[in-house]
Amino acid sequence: MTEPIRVRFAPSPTGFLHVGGVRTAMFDWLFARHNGGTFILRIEDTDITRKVEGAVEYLMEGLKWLGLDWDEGPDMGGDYGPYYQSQRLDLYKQAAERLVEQGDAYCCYCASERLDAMRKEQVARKQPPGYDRLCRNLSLQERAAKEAAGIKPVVRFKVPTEGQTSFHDIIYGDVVFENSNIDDFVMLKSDGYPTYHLANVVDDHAMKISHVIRGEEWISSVPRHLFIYKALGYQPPLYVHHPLLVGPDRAKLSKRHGDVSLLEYRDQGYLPETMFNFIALIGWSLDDKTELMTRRQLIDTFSLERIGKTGAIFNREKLDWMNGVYIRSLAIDDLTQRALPFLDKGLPESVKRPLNAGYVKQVMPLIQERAKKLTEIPELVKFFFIEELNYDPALLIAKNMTREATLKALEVSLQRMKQLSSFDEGALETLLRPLAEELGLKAGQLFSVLRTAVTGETATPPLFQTMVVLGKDRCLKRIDEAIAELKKLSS
RNA sequence: GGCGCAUUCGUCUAGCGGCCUAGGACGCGUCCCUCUCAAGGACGAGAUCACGGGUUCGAAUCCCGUAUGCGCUACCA
Repeated sequence: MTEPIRVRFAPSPTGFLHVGGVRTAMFDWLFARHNGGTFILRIEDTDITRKVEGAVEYLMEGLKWLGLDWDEGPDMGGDYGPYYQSQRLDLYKQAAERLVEQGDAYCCYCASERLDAMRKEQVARKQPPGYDRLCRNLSLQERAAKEAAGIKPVVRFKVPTEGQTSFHDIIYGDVVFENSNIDDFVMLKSDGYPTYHLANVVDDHAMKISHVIRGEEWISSVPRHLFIYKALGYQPPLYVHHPLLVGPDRAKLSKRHGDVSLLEYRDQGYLPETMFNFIALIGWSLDDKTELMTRRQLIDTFSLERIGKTGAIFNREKLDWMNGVYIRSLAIDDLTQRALPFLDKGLPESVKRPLNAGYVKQVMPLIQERAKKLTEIPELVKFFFIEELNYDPALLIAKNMTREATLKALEVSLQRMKQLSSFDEGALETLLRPLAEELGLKAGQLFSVLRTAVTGETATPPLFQTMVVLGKDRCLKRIDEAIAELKKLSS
């Protein structure tokens, strides 16, 4: 390998970073990092009608969240800048002019209304739609007349009408196209902005991009790019097209499928480690069984050749499982820090802020293996924080128990627990287990009654651990309240 | 319509001519553990490898055709 490896992620700033784009960026990044190459961020803002304010910042925020750092880009510069295409207009203009002078391109004055009508007719006649090359051989006089009329032209490439164009794709292999199926495409728009075809060729060459990694949707455009490379006398890069991420209907993933924005996943409580691992594994695999991989392992083992060829559906259930795995692997301090913002947002307003991080840290071990997403944590730990429990007292009565038996269980438990000198797990266990027997109950029945009394929930972390974190006073108070509520309940 | 690409359990995938009566994971079911919920463990159901022809002693793996799906077919990327 003589040429240094340089790859680029080139999104257009149209609003948000979706997981499909992220996957492309990850393949770029992993490939660059694996080979000690350079990862470049380039903003393809050549469509002024689709530009969205703040989109670039949003994009960068998403990449940073995943840990995809770039070596050259709009915010940090580099030797091949600027990295906004809108700031490179002269380059495209010069290239277009040169191609026109060479006779490889020409100005086209056709009105878009005419082109639309033409296409409609072609489709109606079941002809392949494409530009009819009306302006390809305009005489000097005709051109002058159009210019005089003030028509702003576009520049079209003069595509050869016969022959074939082929290229080798690292993932898809050899692909061949008939030139006769390709029309004279627009390179430079009438507003002076380039189309993707021109801009990507000019920039990839100027930025010395070695491998173009992008979605399969671009395969059909490669011949156009090759024509430009050839006409300009440039060496084309290596092509790596990867299959698309698709929705449940198997169509290319897009906004209408919902839940496609990377940062939404962050807000829904997924960890960046999860997203990184999971997205890398859609369409790429190391072998027949490795699934859980750290960023380091991914970098070390990544190769373009192991990217598959078929579009993949984003499997939410598996994502949830994987996120659970990562949550469980977190150190308690780490989990605490990550959970805090979600608790702040998700706990009832009645809970005093700021939250006590020390206390949060005490409850985290109890729910760590029960949360699949950070957003689920507030609901899981709510009873540790609120003052007034609010539940249906009928829930206190455990399976195969009467109201009276429940009442008695609560009252006796309260008395005995009051006498406990040390309120720890062991003490509770040695008190409560024999007590169940004494009351003629199964341990599960007693625990179930107490669980509801103390938490207001029927599914919680282990009872004794929960009680310890809650503290003796609060437990006794809640049992007392439960007794009162149960008494009010008519049997 | 034209051109291009793809096609292995519901989903993500392994497989690059014999190791495949097709392996793993998620999800699902049963059981174990167990104070509930999880987590964990065990077991199981689930794919005639889209279909039809070849090639070969032998094909999920190679070739051809068909079907289906997706992509492109803009002065969008």
